[in-house]
Amino acid sequence: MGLFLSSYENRLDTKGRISVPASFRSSLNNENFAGVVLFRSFTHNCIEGLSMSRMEKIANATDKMGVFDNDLDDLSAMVFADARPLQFDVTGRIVIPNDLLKHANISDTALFVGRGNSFQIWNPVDFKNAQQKSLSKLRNARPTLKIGE
Amino acid sequence: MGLFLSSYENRLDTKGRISVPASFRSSLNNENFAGVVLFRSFTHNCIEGLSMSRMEKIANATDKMGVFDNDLDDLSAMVFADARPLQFDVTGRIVIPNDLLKHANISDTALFVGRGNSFQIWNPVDFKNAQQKSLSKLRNARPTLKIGE
DNA sequence: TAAAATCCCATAAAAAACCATATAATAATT
DNA sequence: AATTATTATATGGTTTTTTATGGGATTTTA
Repeated sequence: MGLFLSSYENRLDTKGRISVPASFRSSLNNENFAGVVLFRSFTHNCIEGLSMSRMEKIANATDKMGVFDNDLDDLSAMVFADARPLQFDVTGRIVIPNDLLKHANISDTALFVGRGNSFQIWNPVDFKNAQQKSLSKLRNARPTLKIGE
Repeated sequence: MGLFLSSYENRLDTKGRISVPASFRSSLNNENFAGVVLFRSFTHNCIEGLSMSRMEKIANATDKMGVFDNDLDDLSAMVFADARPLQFDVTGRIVIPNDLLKHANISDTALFVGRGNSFQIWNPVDFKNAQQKSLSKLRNARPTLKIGE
C-alpha cells in the first residue's frame, strides 16, 4: 500500500458527498475494497481513515488473542462497531455519515491529512489549532522515533 | 469472508421478523449457508452472531485442542448446544427465537453490532451503556494494538 | 384445526449509479 | 515564456436501484 501523504482540503456537496483526494485513492489502487474505512478518533475530534486490508489485519490480530475477552477485545470491539466501510463512487467520492461529521465538527469543508499508513479527516480550522498545540508540546518533549527494519 | 463492520439499528415486525443489515449479508455472500448462526453471549446480555463456516472453524479448533481440555470442551459444548442456524428469507430477514430475544432484553428494536469476524445483536440502550463502560475502562488501561505485516 | 412458519407482493425512504459541467493541473505548441 | 490544448480532478444534479418494512395468502406442523 502506498503512503498517505500531504493534506487536501475538499468540500462537501448538498448530499454530503466529498471527493477523497486523488493521491489517497491511488495509494489504495491495488486494494480489494475500492474505498476506505472511517471511524471516530478516540483521542481527537477528528475522523480516522484506513484501508480495508488494514482493518482485516486488526481483525486477525485480535482473533489470535483469543475469542473470549480482555482489554484488547474492548478496544477492537469499539473500532469494529464504529467503523464505516465507504465505497468510492465513480468519481472517487464518499458520503461521510452524519455522526462522524458531528464528532469532527465538519459542516461544509474537510481537510484530509496524511498520516503514513492511515489518514485523518479534520475541520480545517480545528486542525490548525491542534497542530499548533502539538508543535509547542514537541518543542519541550523532543521525542525520538525508532525505525526498525 | 468480509468483515462485519459498523452498527445498524433495525426493527422487529409483528411477526418477529427483522432485517439483517445488507452490509452483513454481503459479508456472507459466498457462504454455503444463506443465513447466520446465533447463540446467547456468555459475557454480556446480547446475542452472538457468526457465519456457519466460522462455526465449523470453532468446531475444528476445539477438536485440535484435544479431548483433555475440559474447560474448552465445556465452553464449545455450550456454544453448539445453544446455537441456532437461521436462514434468510427472500428479503434478508430472520426470526430471532424468543429465548435469545429475552436474554438480550430485546423487544421491538435491535442493534446489529459489527465485531470484525463476528457480530452481536443488542438492545440499543444496553449497548450504549456497555460501550460507555468499556470506554472508561480503556481510558485507564490504554492497551496498544500492534498490527503485523 | 389452530398456530406457526413460509411465500408472495407492495412501498417509502435511502443509497447507489448515472450523466454533466466546472476547475485545476499538465502537456504541447507557438 | 506565453498561449493553447489535453487530461485529470472536483463538484453538481437526476435517475435508477437497493433496502427495510409492512401485510396478505398459502403451506407446514404440532
